Amino acid sequence: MADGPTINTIAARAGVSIASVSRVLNGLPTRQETVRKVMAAADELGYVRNAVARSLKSRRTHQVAFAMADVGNPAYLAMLRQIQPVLKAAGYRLVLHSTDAVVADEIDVLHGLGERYVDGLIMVPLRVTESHLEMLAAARAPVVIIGSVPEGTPVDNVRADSRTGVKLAVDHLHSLGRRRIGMINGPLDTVPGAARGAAYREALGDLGLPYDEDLVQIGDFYRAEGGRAVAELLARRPDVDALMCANDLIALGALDVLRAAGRRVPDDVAVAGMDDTDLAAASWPALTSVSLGSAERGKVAAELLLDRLQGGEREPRVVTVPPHLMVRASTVGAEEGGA
Amino acid sequence: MADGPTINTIAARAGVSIASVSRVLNGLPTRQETVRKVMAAADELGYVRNAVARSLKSRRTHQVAFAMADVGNPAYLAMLRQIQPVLKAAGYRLVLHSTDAVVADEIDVLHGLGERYVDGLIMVPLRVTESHLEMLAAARAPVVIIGSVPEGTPVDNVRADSRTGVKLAVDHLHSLGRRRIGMINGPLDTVPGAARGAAYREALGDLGLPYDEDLVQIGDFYRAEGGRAVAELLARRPDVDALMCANDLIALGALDVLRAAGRRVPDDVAVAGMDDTDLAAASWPALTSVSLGSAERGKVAAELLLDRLQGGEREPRVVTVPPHLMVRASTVGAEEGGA
DNA sequence: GGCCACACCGTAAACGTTTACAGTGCGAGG
DNA sequence: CCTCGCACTGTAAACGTTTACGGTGTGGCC
Repeated sequence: MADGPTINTIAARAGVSIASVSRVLNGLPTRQETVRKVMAAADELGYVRNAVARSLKSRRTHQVAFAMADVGNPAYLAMLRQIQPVLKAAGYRLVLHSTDAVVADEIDVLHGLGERYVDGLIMVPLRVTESHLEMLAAARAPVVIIGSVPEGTPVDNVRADSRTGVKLAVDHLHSLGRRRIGMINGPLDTVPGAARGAAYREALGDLGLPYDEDLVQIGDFYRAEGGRAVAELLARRPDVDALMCANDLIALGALDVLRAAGRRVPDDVAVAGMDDTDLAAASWPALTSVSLGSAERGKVAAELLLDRLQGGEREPRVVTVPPHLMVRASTVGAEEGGA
Repeated sequence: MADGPTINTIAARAGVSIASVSRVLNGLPTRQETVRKVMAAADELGYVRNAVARSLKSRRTHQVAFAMADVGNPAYLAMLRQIQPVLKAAGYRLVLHSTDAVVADEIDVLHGLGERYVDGLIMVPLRVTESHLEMLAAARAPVVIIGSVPEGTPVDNVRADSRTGVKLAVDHLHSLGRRRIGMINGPLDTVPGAARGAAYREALGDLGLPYDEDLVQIGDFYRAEGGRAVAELLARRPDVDALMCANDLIALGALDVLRAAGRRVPDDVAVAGMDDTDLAAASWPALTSVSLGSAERGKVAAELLLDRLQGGEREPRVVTVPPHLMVRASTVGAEEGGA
């Protein structure tokens, strides 16, 4: 692992100046003979351009960061899978930040933009605090936020419409004749938790159903915790006939607990999840789930960022990706829901 | 987004030299008064160290790359989830490369090491070609390969023991009384495909069962393709009573097709997968699966790389992570296999 | 009072590029 | 034969740091 060749090494071997070497390597007009000598020297030495020095001079790293709470979460994974190829095609590398849902870590990432190790950032914040907004206003590189950010924040913004999404699912459950529709939500001080909780209440209102606090249980966005929340709700309201779960993991937890409690799904209790992850199709019964277009949002975010990186200044944009409902067996049963 | 402050800006404002600024920022011994002035200036200006310039001088980027075929694959995802926190704790950023199982892309990544944009690389190659070995021998940064690499290749190597893994599963199926154990494999020119195919044959031999080509079907490592392969095998050998699938996705495809064909799992056909991904626990019936310790391998790989980054030269190491069998309903039924 | 040691600081070089600018040599045109 | 323009090339500065080295001022000691 001896020190690799630099343009100096090449210049010496080819008997030309480093400027000429650089010109050849960058395809600038040069005499044929010189091109030949430089190329030969570079080949023999196995030269590779030093990306760091390049970045220092050009002020471009050709790297983009993607920050979210947890790569393990299928919704984020779906975004990542779309972001990656878009960036790659444009010649950008992807730096991954898992913040473990720690707000301080998210702030760190924003602060880190000042270090200029990336040209831009795509972030999915779990909560948007004052600190976030301050850092965003002062950000030293283009940022795209997936999630909602107040009007006037100087960043591109890709939103899901979870309000409509929840409504789609609740309407669906209602149309199946369910009237005691419970909700299992994540923490209310998270962006999705708050939005989905409010949307549930609103959807009930639109249908003329009463909002009953006993039918709502807060847990966390994970399977085991979701299951626990369902168990509590079942104990309190054994007559519940449908469950609107704030994400698929919670819904899987619900299926676990309902099965253990001997309740049939969907006959006794219909279950709907959100995010339409791979798990929804893999579970049994397959899970009816609201797709909030995670993949689509990732793609749009990457494109917005690239546009800004390549195009320069422009007004911040807000794009809202519409939700749609994937109906499967957990609400309509095996025949109609398919395998 | 005006040009941010540099140590020059700070030096000017604090009335000291850039050397002093640098010393203060790096905590080198300095007079209290100077420290105060520099800190004050840095704070007022909102200074953040430029990582690129730093890297150029220090020849350290504090970045590590992780390259695999597809982030969407749960086995790679499991590795990623372990690698990420280990690197983060050590102050390294993670650069993600999805090679889409294209060999040329893998070579590109290895070649890219010469650009020195990362301090090291963890790679999961799908195939190990001559080109791979050449590039590995010439690699300009430490590399850890997850998968098997020939003796003498100058890189750390973390292996799964799929031979023992397949044997665990086949023995399990045999112990349940199954005797016509089919295998659904991925392409034989991939490392896992070849290893798992050979292990299957060997495991049968150990049990005194004949190797029957009709019971083997090659497809690809994905759900739909796996399903198609199972359909073909079923058509040829309707009497098959167990399926050893080369990964969980194939096994899910098998469950789809068996259900559609009206075969009960595990009563008529027992199904075992490999990799023990999240999907295995989510499916119905829950999938018996061989864990090859993906998470563990990721963790070990990250630790080996860090050790080399921090410790310097040493002999290449080979670590083999033992497999274990997760028994679930797809082989033993709901009662014993649990939910 | 002179000298030395020491603590602190500033100057400048270096990391590996890109690029503005100036220099060279050549052929063509007067 | 001189001059000019042109094509090409080389010198050097710059990107923002870190750090070796030498310089300065202070205090202590003889």
